[in-house]
Amino acid sequence: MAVNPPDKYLQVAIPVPMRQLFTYKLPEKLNTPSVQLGERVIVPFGSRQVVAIVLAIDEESEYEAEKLKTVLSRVNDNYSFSAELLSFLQRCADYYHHPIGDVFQQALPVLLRQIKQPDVELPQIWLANESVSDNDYKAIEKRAPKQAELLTLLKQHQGMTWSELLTLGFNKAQLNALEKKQYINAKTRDVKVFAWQESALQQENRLALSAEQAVIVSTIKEMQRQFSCHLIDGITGSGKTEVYLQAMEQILAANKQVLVLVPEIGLTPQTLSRFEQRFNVPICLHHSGLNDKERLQTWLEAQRGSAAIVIGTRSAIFTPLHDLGLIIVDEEHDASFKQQDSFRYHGRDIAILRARQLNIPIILGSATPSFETLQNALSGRYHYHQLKKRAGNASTAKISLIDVAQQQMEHGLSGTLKQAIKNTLVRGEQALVFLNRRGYAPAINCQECHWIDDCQRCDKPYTLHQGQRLLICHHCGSQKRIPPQCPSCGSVRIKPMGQGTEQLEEKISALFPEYSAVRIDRDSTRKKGELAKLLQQVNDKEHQLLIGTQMLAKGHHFPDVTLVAILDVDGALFSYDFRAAEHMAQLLVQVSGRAGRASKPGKVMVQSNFPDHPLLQDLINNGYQHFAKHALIERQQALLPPFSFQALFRAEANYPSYPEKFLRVLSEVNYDGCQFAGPVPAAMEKKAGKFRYHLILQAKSRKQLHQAVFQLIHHHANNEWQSKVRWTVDIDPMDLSW
DNA sequence: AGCACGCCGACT
DNA sequence: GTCGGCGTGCTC
Repeated sequence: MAVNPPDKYLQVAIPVPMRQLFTYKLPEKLNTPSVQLGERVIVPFGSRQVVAIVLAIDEESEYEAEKLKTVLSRVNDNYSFSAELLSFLQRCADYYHHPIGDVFQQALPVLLRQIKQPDVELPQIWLANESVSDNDYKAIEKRAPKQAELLTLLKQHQGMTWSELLTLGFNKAQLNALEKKQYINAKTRDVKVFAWQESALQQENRLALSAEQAVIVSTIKEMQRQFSCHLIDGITGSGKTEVYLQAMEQILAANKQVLVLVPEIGLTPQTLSRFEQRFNVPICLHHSGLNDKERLQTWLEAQRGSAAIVIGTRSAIFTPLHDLGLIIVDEEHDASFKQQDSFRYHGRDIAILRARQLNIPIILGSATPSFETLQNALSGRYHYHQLKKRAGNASTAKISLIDVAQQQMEHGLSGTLKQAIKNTLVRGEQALVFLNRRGYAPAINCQECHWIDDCQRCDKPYTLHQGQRLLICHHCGSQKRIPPQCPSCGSVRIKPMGQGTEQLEEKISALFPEYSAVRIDRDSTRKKGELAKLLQQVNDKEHQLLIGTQMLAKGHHFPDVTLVAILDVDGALFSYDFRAAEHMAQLLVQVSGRAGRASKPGKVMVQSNFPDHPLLQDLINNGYQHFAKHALIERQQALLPPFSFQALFRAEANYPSYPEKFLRVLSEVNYDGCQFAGPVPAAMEKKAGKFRYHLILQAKSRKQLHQAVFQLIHHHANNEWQSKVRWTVDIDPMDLSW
């Protein structure tokens, strides 16, 4: 009689915020073919069923066998995590001390997290018909230029998906029209590993490299089969993208894939467009503008190896590329690479981790490198490449300061600035005005008793949104109507206080009635495609005045904008956030790169009450590099990052005393080489009805920080207050204000 | 994070 | 008399 082989035991990661694995019995009949690490299984968990990821397969378990539940089923698709991705995600979880199940959950496309498995179809691509002639083309060129453009694009490529075409600004109508005329047709993309061909490079669009650029490309080429981290520090227009493209060319020609991370969805169209012009290879996108199906498609094409290039935002770092040969992180200084909730990873930092693990090169590019990256480059940990020349003799916009203390102000604009805007408009050029405060006014108050309408959940003033006739709390999102009279004294004289972009737009329109103004901020671009539409209108010169928040500083170039005004920069000079000045400098420099062109150089004017402030003076007179090096010396003297490393413990509860007491217990233990700061009330002590405290742990070495955090989580967080608070750890915190 | 269990206030 | 508010505790 045959003896049944014993059951196996699986240790799995489950999507709950718990720092542990769970063990399940695997019945023998489920083990053919044998279960592999990285596979997904469905298990009972509490009263529900969840998708879990197999991280260990054991012959026996420490846990009592009777108490263990049994695996219900296996997910029989081919989309398990590879060994490479498993160890990468494990290292991410370790580095951030974040619950492993949640890390895996975030790395998995939504559709693969569900118990019900999706129907997967092969991606559909559009191709130009072989038979399309020049005459056909001429027939539509005049009457339908956009269709002609689309046709040209498709003729140059071996098939493009609808989401690519949409990202490049085409619409369904244009596609349908071409299909109807039988100029193009759709087919499914083959499931085959991408292979380089001569025709994949569009040689005619390739630019000659400057000496500076050529050195970088060849250095990366020499190191293409080993880990190396390259910072390309180059001003706008200095040709970073061309360096990326030529470095990519070498990797693609070796039949390896390239992963490109961009800070936000808004930058994908221009990146995609540059890449499409150069390479006739399958390119897949991964960002929040895509639906779940499209994102799964990118994931699968990357895994199969049919995608040659993946372009995406932060979370694209988790795509399971089949044979990744190079990672590029564009605008590496951008704050949006750091996830600001639950799993607080930094896309750039873990990209470096992944490159190191795969033994491949990684390129970080920026005109204004983050201090962390710059320090690593200066100290020789990274290869430091500078691009100092701007292509085509273009000059950078000049920054000047306006001392507002000396001037009569009107709606936040000084006389000097008003005159400058007027001169710009009269010349037929465009002006851009930055104000980093959306809404109509940041508060409303009673003219008689000075009562201010505060959000009860956050103890902060409501922002007035005049267009919607609403008060909105920018911290918790709560909304309410504008009160007709003061609840404190009964007066009806309730007025807006201060100015936001909505009001600025109104006032500027009134000041320059003969010109058209447009506002670009989160409120005016909420609708899908609205941002692209407004940007197009600006480039078509339908508007002469642009008003907006930081959103405008990212990526988009405005060749006819020759004046950029920054209304209020002073907040950054006296902030308790030690990174405020760094971010202000990055904003100023990025903005100055947005404006003008070779023939019409731009000008940047900054209003300040403290024009003599050494930080401003240094930045304006000596440039970002000089400013950054000096600021780094100050950071070193104060022992702040990047010369020390931080972990931020956050705790919140419905009662004010609990978070403080919980963190107090944590702070009462000594760790080698570590210091605590706090617990202190968070900059916003009360938010959405919860009371919040912070505790910062700082160490000179990463190792010591890591060990202390581990001890704290596993031994001290387990104190009497734990169940009364919600707490989280943030490694390398970027925003200390929440 | 879910989800169940459990103990007190305003309603069919 | 119940529905449901969210505090507390548990999940292999």
